Amino acid sequence: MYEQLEQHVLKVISLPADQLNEFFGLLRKTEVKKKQFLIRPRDTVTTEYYVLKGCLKAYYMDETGEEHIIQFAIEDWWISDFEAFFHTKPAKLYVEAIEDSVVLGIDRDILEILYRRIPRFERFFRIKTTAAFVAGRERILAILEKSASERYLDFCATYPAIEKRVNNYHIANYLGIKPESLSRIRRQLELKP
Amino acid sequence: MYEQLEQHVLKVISLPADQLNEFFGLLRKTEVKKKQFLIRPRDTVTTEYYVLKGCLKAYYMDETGEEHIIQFAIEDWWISDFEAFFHTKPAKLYVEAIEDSVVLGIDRDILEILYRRIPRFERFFRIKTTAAFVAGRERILAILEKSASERYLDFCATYPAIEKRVNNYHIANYLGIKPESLSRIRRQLELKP
DNA sequence: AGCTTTCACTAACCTACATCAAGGAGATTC
DNA sequence: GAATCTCCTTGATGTAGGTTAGTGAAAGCT
Repeated sequence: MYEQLEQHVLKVISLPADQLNEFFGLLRKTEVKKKQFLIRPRDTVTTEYYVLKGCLKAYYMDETGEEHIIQFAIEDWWISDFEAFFHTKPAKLYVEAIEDSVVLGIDRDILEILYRRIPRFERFFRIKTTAAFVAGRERILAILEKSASERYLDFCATYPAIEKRVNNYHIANYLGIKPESLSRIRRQLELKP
Repeated sequence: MYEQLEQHVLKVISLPADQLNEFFGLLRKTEVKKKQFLIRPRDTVTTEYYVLKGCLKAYYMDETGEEHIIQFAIEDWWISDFEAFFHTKPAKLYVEAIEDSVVLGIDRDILEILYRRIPRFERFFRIKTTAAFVAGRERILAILEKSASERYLDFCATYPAIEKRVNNYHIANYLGIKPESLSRIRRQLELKP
């Protein structure tokens, strides 16, 4: 049914076809146009989303109106306000489409039932969450240790697919700097090598 | 056997006493004196550690010899080089005792076997990892959004037990600033309220 | 008790990045 | 095809926190 997602799951756990299909049956397909939202602050977040097609961002908007992007998601990534989703709190983040996108949503309650029926899926999400946790640590370390231009080069090396798709503003914001600074950094890097 | 750890587990999952004891049987108790290491860069990391008593830090040391603390752990916390542990890579971090400490170690391979026998434990660690993942996101957001003095106040509010136990150098380092700056920040905060 | 090491603090100067302001090249709209 | 946006770039100036350097108090060691 979803070739892409099937590969995504089978890369992590092995599973008979019927259990995979049971999982597919729990997903709801949603389309989001560019600049539309999947989640807004104060929303009740019961769903996490797998990206079939497109590009989205999860960000916090502070009191001064500044955005702070904590995550991008393109094909094959999961996105949500995970704090709200896991801890059953009102959303603090926006999840917004940067391009017209198609996502598959799965509900927390439905996921809980699935875990009881097929513990393998608990394993799948444990492993995915572990990888996300480790990636988060890497990002923290990068912010603590590296200069903006090193972080920019790392970003390009780690997420070339994202770097090509989103504009300077988004990359700068993710790196924790202003677009003007990113512009200057790019020029510096061009002059050197 | 380990009252403290028993509570720690039962807060997250329910479990019959015999399964809990099976888990306890898999743990190895280790003592580490202040300034001694549980993990060093290039080590093969097969173990994660639960802190029974004491205080430790996990940090990266860059080429210039600067430490960058990514985690503290006091009683009831887990610590390791999680990237190395989960992805079976050589360690990049030091895990070092800040105080004389006692930890319980559990091996990755043994944990895998436990997951197969008692899937409930896969659930336990999924939930713990999820919470750690969410906490990591919070920290990223804090670095992106807040000034050093706001982050300091947050740190004191979130981890009062740690703030009281470790010295200025450690707190500043965790916040991503220098001890001199923390000193200035503290003075500023005293003058204001 | 004396000596050394560690730690918190202060002050003067420095730097990476932010802020403010402006211009120009491509899209997009009417 | 002019008008409006959006996005990238550049320059001048500001600032939070870094760097360097020195002091004194407390803690550990012999």
